[in-house]
Amino acid sequence: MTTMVKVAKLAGVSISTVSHVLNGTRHVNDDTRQRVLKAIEETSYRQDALARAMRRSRTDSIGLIVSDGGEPAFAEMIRGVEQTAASQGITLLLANSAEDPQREARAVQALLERRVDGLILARAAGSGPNALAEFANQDTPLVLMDRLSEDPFDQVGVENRGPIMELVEHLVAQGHQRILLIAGDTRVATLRERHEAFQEAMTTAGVPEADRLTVLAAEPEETDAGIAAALSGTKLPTAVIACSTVLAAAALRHIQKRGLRMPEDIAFAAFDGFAYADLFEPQLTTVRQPAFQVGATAAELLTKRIADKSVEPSVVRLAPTIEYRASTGAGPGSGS
Amino acid sequence: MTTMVKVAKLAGVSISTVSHVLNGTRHVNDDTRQRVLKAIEETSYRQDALARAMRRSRTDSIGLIVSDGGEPAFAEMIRGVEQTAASQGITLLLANSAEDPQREARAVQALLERRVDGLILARAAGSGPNALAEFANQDTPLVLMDRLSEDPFDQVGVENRGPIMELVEHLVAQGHQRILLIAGDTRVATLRERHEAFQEAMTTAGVPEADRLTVLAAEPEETDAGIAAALSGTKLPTAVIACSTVLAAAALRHIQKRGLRMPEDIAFAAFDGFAYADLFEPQLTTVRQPAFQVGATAAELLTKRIADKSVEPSVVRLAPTIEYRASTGAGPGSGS
DNA sequence: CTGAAAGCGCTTACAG
DNA sequence: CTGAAAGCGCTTACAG
Repeated sequence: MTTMVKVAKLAGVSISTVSHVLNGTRHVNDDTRQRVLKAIEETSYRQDALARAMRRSRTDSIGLIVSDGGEPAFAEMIRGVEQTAASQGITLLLANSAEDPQREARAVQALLERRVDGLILARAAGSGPNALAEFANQDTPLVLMDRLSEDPFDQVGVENRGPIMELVEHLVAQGHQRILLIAGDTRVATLRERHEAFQEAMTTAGVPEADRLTVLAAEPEETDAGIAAALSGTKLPTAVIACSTVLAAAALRHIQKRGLRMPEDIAFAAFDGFAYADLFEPQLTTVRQPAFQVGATAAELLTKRIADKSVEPSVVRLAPTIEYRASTGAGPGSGS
Repeated sequence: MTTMVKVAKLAGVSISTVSHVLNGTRHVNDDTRQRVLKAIEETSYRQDALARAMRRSRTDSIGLIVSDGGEPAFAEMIRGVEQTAASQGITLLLANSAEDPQREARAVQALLERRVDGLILARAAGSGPNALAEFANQDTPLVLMDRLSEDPFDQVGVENRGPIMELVEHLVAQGHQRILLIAGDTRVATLRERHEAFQEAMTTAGVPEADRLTVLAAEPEETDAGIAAALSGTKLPTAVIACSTVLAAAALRHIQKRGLRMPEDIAFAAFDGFAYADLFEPQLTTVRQPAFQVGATAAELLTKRIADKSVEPSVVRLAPTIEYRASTGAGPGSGS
């Protein structure tokens, strides 16, 4: 590999000058600069980011740990982070915890060893508070993404309560009382918030406790069994709200299996639905998250904090939009 | 930050010994080792991967550049690469070219500057051969993913010809002659291969030229217009094959808009369909790619080559599976 | 069994 | 306007 020494020799200057030409950090005579540039060209020299990072103690890279890279919403967030980072000359190191706190912890270590300038974390479902404790006593900035907490870090996610409340009102206004909320693993902050909002909204709407149906379970199998049970009794719910794409898919499979028609037999809405939700028959009412924007904002918060560690942490909640469609009785195309 | 010097002082040994304890690179007396371990614990020392990488000239990191992180298939490939890399203690640097050759070129440079041990590349649509020329004269290994070429590199993708031919035979056997292939941008190797296979299969099946309909176009808008035109004439195709998720979505929208029923009015099949294709009504015949496996294999080929650069490049084609469903007349659940 | 020292490829005061 | 030299935090022959 070509190093600065070779370039410097060829150009007849010191490596200091090469470095300064490269980084524009001090004035260099025009003819000297030309010689250096020519030497760089001829040797096809490429700067060594490692050595540079070590000297500057700054890597111009950030780490991102997602809990499930397979979910479309996370895939979009990853894109948002990557694009924003790339536009600032920052490289992205990506890790996937697959909802496993141990893998999450290992990923955090690996990224810190790599001296990322900062870290964006969408926490795994079972990740305890100690995972974050590490960052309190340390100067690598941390931004929490999607799954927020009470801890004093920069955070960005979506508004979960509002859309659920609006959805419940919408359903109740149409005469629904017996509504099933599928929330799955409420250790996940987003799902917990959606569940809480559901209970509150149902109370506000005056729906009796007995009609507030929920499926809460940490394991996918349990959740699936819960949905099956909820959809097979004699007193079926008249409406279903699924709190994530995976949960919506599970619910729809059971609805299909039981031969229930939407919305005639059962109304259906999902938080963060499907990539091409408009192609479903009937079209599904969906709470659409600005996932790309969540990722982009996370990257922005992080680079801001890297630039200035003294500012107060800020918590950003982006607003999803509800797209009302036929599955809850609204005609297709009557979106909010 | 704690460095080895601090640990060595506290343990009363040299930094050599600390290094050897950390890496297990030579025997260290048990009590000495204990002292070192204790000092590491007390100082909460963390190895600096940068300094280590610089000394060893090996970063234990690989780069991945995808052409469209938003497509579900790529999201899966990313997961496959990440998981395989992580299991070997290798960190993933991710970049997204967004089908832009310039961004791709910048990403390649950024990753090489970071001295990744190797690179996995799913090329952007318009990426010329010069993008690869760089790697021929250089010792950073390159693996081509998904979008393959004739160049002498390790490559992994899926078998594109077989499934398309099978699909055409299937349709022709059902009496279809006038079949529309939506292939979009055939600068993309996968789409080009699918288009070629279509033409061949139609020839083999004895379908007259006039009934072989295609939509080929570099720009999404053109493609969309092409689909609209193909579906609005007086002589409509009786079957449609879409060559990617995005193209399938565009086609389905036009089919819906025209009020065509599947499969009665028009049969429909897609290469690499939708995440939850089983939830569509009617259920869609889909060529399902082993995308995660493609990513995992790419990472494996790369680490093998990093370990031994002398072996001959290998080209791996993984086999997709065709899931026949109602949209081509097969009853749901009668998958291949 | 362990230590002293060179060196990976840069940046950046310091000096002229 | 430019150069000589220290040092970022490690690994690894070399020596004992």
